[in-house]
Amino acid sequence: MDTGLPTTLDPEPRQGAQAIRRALFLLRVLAAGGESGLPLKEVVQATRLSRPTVHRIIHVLMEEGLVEHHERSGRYLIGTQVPELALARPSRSPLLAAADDILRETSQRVGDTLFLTVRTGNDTLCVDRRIGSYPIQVLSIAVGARRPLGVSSAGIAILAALPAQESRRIAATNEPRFAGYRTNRQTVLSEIADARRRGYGVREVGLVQGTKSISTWIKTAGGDPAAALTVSAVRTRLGPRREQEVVETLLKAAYEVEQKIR
Amino acid sequence: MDTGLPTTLDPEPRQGAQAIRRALFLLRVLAAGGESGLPLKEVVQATRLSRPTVHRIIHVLMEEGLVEHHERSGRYLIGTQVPELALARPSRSPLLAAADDILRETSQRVGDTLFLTVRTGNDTLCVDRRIGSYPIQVLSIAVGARRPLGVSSAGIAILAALPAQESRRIAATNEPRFAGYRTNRQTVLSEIADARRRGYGVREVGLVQGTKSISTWIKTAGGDPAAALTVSAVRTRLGPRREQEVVETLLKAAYEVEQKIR
DNA sequence: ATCCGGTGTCCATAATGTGGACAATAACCG
DNA sequence: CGGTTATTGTCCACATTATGGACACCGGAT
Repeated sequence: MDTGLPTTLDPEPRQGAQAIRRALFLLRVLAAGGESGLPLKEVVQATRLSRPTVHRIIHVLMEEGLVEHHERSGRYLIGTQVPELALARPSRSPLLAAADDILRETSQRVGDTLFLTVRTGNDTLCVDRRIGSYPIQVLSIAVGARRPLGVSSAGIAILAALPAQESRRIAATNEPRFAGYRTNRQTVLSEIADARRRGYGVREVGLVQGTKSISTWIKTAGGDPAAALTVSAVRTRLGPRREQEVVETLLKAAYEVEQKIR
Repeated sequence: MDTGLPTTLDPEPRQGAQAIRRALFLLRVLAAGGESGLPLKEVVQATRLSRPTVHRIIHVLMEEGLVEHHERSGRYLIGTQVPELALARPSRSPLLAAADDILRETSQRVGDTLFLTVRTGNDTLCVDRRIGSYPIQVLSIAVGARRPLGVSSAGIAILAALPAQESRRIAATNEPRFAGYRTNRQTVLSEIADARRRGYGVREVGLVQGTKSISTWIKTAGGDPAAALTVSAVRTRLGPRREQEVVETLLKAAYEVEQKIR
């Protein structure tokens, strides 16, 4: 049992900015709300901050234009300032560039929808999507979709590729947000363990009813997970037999991307 | 004399978030640094905060991934998290959509480079650019370019379209940043006055040597300036005679955009 | 060796941000 | 309708947090 002391390298200290960190965390939670946003209550829950604090911070962010308040629904959402700030970084990420061709090929070969998902803080973020040729496609997850690490197969894959200690930490941090996705810390941890054993992540019961997803991870030269590559399809299309085929294709594609980004 | 009570509508107070506001201001200053970023020193100057404060905030923003530190140059710049947050707002702004066709037509008619610039906080932000047919084009200003309101003709136009009180306030706020653009508050104020009289903004000595710019403003239904429409060209191409022609075209285009966004 | 401009760090102190408690508002219902 | 509940908004005494003056470091110029 340790007493809560300096762990390894850079245990991310640097204090004197509680408020700023909270505000940014709030922004990320709101980002998860996407275009439709979230009611205050949900932000409070996901955040574990007191309601007055959340309220105050959100309103400051509103005055600053980073958050907007939808009158009719009373929901809060990411404001226009954010994309404006983003214009300062016009260049495309190396990952997206590297993955472009490979995604195209792989999606053709597989026939089902392919997703490229990165980790951002304690969330997963879908950054690219390719639609396959098969007539039934899982389209419910859009580019920009963001969810807590652990609730999607991509999240499981990324957590599995992280050091055990960190994945546990993240699972604990995200715990309050799991409820909204009908899962919990126990399940997540065992899914991660399964994924480590198998070499890829699976979610039999996808976020969308009747779908199934398979994810492999892509690591950087340094060994950190850079992204996950996911195939989603209606469950019946991913029986044990085809699961093996798809996994092989995914692993190969992931490997190719890894080579390209080094 | 009142005792400090509800004034009019929203006098924008809401306190209890100094640190957050400072952090956001910092982000905007960094955004102005674009892809190459800024050294700490310049951020401190533009910001008028103490160096330790800037340092601390920037480093927290780094830990949070909103800011990056370029090793070689030591400069700080907007990090990858920002575009990631922006994905939560995939929809294109109504302004951009409305202006699209009009920009295309106008740019063909005029032949010189056309810019669409919005106000964001105390800055101008170039959100669209169309290159004309004339062989010499002013291309130095890219989409995403951001500068303090007041240093470009677009900024002058937008300030001219604001209530006098607010434009004065902004000119005062931005004063510390003017030095870097070889202008000052006096000049800016008189340029605004000229623009109000004439009905459009001009900068004889553009940010780029030997260029000249003319800007008209676009107002929302509420009367607030929504954007500026700018033509930039080598100075010799915008003599008094042609200035009149271009202004007429711009005013017409601005009017059409105004109609579309209501 | 010394200076110098810039960057990074420390810590006593005051001002800032916090959250419990209360108020307003809206929606639902017997 | 008055009553009940669920959610959002506001207030303010207080302690925690963020502040900035002072000091340390680092690399390059002289």
